[in-house]
Amino acid sequence: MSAFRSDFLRTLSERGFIHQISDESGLDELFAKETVTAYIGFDPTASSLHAGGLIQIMMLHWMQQTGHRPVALMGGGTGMIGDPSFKDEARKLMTPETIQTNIDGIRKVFSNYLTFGEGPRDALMVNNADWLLPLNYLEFLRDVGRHFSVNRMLSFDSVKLRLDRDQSLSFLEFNYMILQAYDFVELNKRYGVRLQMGGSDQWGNIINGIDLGHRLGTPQLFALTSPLLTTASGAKMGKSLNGAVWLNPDMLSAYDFWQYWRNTEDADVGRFLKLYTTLPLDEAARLAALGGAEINEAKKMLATEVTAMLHGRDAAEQASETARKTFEEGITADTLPSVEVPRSAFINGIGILSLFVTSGLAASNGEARRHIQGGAVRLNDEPVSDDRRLITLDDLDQENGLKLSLGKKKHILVRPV
RNA sequence: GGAGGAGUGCCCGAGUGGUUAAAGGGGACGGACUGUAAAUCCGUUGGCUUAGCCUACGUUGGUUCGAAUCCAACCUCCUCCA
Repeated sequence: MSAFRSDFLRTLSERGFIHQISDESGLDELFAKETVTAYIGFDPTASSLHAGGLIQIMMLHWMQQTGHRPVALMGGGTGMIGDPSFKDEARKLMTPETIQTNIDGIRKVFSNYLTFGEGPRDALMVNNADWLLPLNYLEFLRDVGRHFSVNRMLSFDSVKLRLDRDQSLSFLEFNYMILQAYDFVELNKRYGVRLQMGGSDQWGNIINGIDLGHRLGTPQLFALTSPLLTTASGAKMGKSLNGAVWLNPDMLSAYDFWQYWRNTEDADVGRFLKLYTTLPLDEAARLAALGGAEINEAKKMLATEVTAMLHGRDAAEQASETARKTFEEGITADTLPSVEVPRSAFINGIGILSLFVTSGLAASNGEARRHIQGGAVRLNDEPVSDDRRLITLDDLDQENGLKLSLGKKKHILVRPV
């Protein structure tokens, strides 16, 4: 790995963000010499980003920290198509309404990582629907489409999977890379963007943008991709105990988010500290070097730091404290995630199965029953073996309500209201 | 437009008339062991008012005592030809 002169690339490199760069020395020189504007695109495929997208956001964050101007691009236009890169089959088309809803959901998170505004180094958020939607088909084909070789596009790894699996790649999807390339050029014209960053799966798309720039006479554009992150044991990032690790607080609580990072595999701690927190490198290295059970301290630090950036320091500390009470002291913290159940339901008694379903710990009565049969269920820390168990007012603790547990890690408070 | 092939549970994939809620693998979840880790081992993996009932093998009909399995039409995809 070469030594970078610019703060930005050096930081990214030291912290493990860099997978490929189109022209290392050229880009380094640019960053060393002037304030650079770079962008990353975010597809509105869900109403929240998840942990997998954090690495991109962190790259934008470091850009701003080292004195440059990040642009977060919402794919309101490209979302009308859906990126086929490395997908083994076509995605369902999203309606314009869904896309808009998703963009509204996604955009909120960025202000925790970036400072937006009008200044030369303030971050920008733009939506490619602004220029993609009004395009005139024939004009676009003549101005932009003629620069693309279908022969070449077919040779990209990103579509290979689809072709190899004998799955259809529709013409609609085939256009995605053209539009993304056009975005790059358009962003250069509008905001002087010189660099596009993204996950390593975006390399082909970004390179297309650079090529298009050449042909349309933009200044030299650059590509920088981050590694596709998996855990040390090979799983994709972003799955938690309760599903996806969403960034939006209404989709995943700060506590559950904290728990996700707390359960990081040993072998990932060092890497994640560098990627997902802003802790100094020597501190990250020290924490990662802790051996045996000691490394749990590093995991807590990781969890608290990552959570603090997203949900705020207070929420992170509280999540940490809730976890400490729950796992280390074995007492019921009243800050555990909770569900409210009408007090009246307990008068005649509510079945343990349906309580499990309402609390979200099980998807169906059958699943709850299987968990009970498997010995995974506890009520106020008492094992439950009877799936017909009725929960009545007598089971309620006056302070906390009722603690329902599934396995060793999932706990939820049931509050009578 | 013509000829041939395919569509199975979260995913991959077996299954060509009955004992099939459907082999096997993966993933996921739970248990044991640990350190709220990994690896390993064990178990579970359609719903319900659970000795029973309901829904399910692209869709809709049909044949049959009985269909994921046979027939017809339709939809989608693949391959070759035009």
